[in-house]
Amino acid sequence: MVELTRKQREIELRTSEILRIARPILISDGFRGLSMDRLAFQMEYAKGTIYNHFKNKEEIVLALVAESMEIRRSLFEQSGIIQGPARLRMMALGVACEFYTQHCADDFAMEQWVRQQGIWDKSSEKRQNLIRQCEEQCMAIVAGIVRDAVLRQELVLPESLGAEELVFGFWAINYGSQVLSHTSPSLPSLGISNPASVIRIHCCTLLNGFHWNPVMDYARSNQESEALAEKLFPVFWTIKNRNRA
Amino acid sequence: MVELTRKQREIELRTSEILRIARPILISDGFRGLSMDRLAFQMEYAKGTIYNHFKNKEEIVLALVAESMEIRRSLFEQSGIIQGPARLRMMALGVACEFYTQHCADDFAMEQWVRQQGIWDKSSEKRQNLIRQCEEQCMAIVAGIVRDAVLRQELVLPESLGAEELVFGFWAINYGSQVLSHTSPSLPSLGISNPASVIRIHCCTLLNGFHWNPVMDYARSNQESEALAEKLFPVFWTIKNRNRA
DNA sequence: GACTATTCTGACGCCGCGACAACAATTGAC
DNA sequence: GTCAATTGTTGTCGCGGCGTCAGAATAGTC
Repeated sequence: MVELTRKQREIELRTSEILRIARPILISDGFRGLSMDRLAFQMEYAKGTIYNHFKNKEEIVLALVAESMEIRRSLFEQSGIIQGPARLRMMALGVACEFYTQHCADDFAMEQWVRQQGIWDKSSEKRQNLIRQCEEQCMAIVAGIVRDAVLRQELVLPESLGAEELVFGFWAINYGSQVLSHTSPSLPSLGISNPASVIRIHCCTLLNGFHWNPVMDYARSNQESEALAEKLFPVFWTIKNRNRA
Repeated sequence: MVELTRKQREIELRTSEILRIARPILISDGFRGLSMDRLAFQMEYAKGTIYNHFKNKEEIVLALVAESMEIRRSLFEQSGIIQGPARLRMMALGVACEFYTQHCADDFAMEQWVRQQGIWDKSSEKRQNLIRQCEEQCMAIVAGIVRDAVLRQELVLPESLGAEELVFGFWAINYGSQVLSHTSPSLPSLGISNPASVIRIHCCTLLNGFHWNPVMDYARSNQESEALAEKLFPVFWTIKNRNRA
């Protein structure tokens, strides 16, 4: 079963070809804009063939989301292994999030689809698990950093707050701000010019609030983030390009 | 034009009747589950009549969202006028958010619809503005508290962080955590048992991180939140029931 | 080259949105 | 009270999209 026939390889290739065609449609025209007829037409295959690869439209979306989350996971992984205090690694994750939302904006948009009622539910358990797993792995990377910080005695977790629960806060603030800045009708008119830098400040404040050493002022924090960005971005680009041939 | 004919009143009444019927369908079966035929059937009116009230399905959703956001706005308003230090008022808003997500869970779910691509865009500018306005009013209430804290010298804003930008952080963490805890596949399995209390801790940490006086430890913060809840919940229930006859 | 298994095809059934022409009710003028 | 004119209501129709399936085509096997 290791050896695949030419035909089987062809089919496997086509699966990713479908996704390659579907992604930009979904990004620009939304779920309703992605019609199976249109997709089949652009693929120059019959609709039935598409249905041999994905049992419905929702499955295609979930497959695309899985691809995007895979990129995020890689970015996180790379951020998690840099040298230095745990707090710096935590900030590196922040930089990774910034990179992801800015330079993989489409992927970030894709990730949102999965939270839509009626897309998740109509997909197969197999694909759901793939995504759940990826999310858990991301979580594990961040929680690992927190636990390491505790071990290194750079951080004391408050009574009644597990490592994962601390992560949850960061996840929430990053996720929340990114969704809001992408979908809120009128952020600029509210006086928020540059959401990314605002979030940097909030994350720094939160870390300071937990007395996570080394405690930093905003100038220092920003400086370190810039240094991390310079160091990590080349790696990030490689990852991004690896996943987008 | 102030005086409405009986017929006109009847029609106006029917508009809210449509929304009353549509909400539970949308909540339980999603946007795709809400069909105009079904809605018309349950209303015991012809489909065309529904279209006299709303020019398309998306408009119905936006109208429902506006209703829900109105409740949120009222809750915020009530939280913003309590006596005491600004920080307490800020915490009262947190309590309001908790109440909203817990006891107006459907409304919270409704609010998410508006961020969906293809729903916002297909609605009339008039309804869009209604929602934008409500969002801005909520924002204004919170920003007002921040500004008051600065005036009272209970808080010093960091260089390069406007009041609205501080608000944005809180908005993000609250919004983010609530969305995540409602839609993330497997939060409990990740070790987050009670998202609400976790968020209380993070908000408290954030406020402490900004040195917003009176600085509080988690025990005190929790105690104050409980006291606020006890004080505000009766008012909140009134608001909720007022909007749901 | 014949025969089987697998893959591909596109027409079809069904459903839902939104339009619209025909029809009913209400209003206002006299 | 009668009769337009206006306003409101109806439900059928066209269009387009999803997912299916019987049959055509192709690949694989001996």
